[in-house]
Amino acid sequence: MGLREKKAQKVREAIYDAMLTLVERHGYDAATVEQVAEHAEVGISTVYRYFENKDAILLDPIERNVTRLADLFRTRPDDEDVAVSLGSVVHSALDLDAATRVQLRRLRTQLSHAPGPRARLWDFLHRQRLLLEDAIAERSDRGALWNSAAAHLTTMIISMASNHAHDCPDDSTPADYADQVIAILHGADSPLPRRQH
Amino acid sequence: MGLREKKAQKVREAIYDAMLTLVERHGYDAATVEQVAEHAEVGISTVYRYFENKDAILLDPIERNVTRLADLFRTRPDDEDVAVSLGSVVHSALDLDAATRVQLRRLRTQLSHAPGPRARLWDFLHRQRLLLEDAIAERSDRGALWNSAAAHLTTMIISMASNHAHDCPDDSTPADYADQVIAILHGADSPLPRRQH
DNA sequence: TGTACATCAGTGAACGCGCGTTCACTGATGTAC
DNA sequence: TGTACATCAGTGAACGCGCGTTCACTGATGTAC
Repeated sequence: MGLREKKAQKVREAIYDAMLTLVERHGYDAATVEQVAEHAEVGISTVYRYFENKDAILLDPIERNVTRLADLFRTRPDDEDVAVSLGSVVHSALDLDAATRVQLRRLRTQLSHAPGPRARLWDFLHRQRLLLEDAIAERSDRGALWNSAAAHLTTMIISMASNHAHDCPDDSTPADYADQVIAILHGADSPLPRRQH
Repeated sequence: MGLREKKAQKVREAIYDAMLTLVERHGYDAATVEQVAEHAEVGISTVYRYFENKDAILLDPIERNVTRLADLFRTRPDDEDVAVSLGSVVHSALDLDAATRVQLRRLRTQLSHAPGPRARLWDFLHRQRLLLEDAIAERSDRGALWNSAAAHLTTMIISMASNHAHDCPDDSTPADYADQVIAILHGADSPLPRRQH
């Protein structure tokens, strides 16, 4: 990595850090791009060289992971049952080191009060799911609806587990919650909507 | 309904109609609130008397339905199996008359290009699901995770069905798609992620 | 039905504000020889 | 290693623009009697 690239990465991080700090201190709306630039010790125009707009700054560390689920899925052996692969994807996706989990927590807390970035988050989750669906399609011949349902269920479980862990921060890990959800879904008394015959 | 209330409703609709028209004509960003007001033949300050902000205008007809799923669920008999009730909710939710479906289609098309209103849509879906979860909780003693999973699955199926119908507008109705999805979920070869034992 | 008054929707003009753009320039990094 | 040049990141000042707010006022609707 050349010097230029290293510097660029530092600037990018400085802008993101400044944004998160100011947002935590005064809220998203109150944090103007001008202040962020000042705090990051760069010019305003530099901010817009790195980020499409204000909203994109906060989402930066997340956006890097659009392909994460699809990548994790492609890690699994080709001959493994798709449903089993997805179970494994769920676990790997939730298996984050403590530092990352703290970072994510800080971010989530702020996102709940910032409509713009939250919108980007929804869009991100959508794109992430579509990419997973593509990856599933590579190994499945069960039709688009099946693949789509599989991707939906996977992201549903992941989001339930991380939300639940976020709301009830006890000792259980997100992966534990995911197992509980999976158990419930497969249980005899399943919450799956049913058609009456 | 008094005269005042009737007039208010008309103004509200006029603003929404103006917005949708202008957005379809020139795109969301190009449609300024000033133009919308002009087109609806009201003052700008009147627009802001009716709507919190620009984004809220487009979402108006949708926002009215936050409690729809919860209401549909509460319609079902108390002693009916929850999963069966939810299957019925799915169907009722997708059972719209032709005119409404066309309106919704127009709206969805525009929403895909308007980040602000799309954000509100995601938030709306989130709130709608939480309300459904509450309604489920009233009739279920199976724990928060079960109720949450039930609500998630219900909205998941509804959203899959309406998206699919939106993307592939053939003769099948959204309700048909929903049945297919439900069949897939209950099938022997289920796409539910699994843990290996 | 009429009158007097209260309430409230609509108005428009002026304004603050922050986002995002533009551009010509400087200076640092990269590269060719 | 040094030199000459190309490339590109960073700058800051100025600006356009549209969103959303404010406020005092008008006129229509509602209500009490």
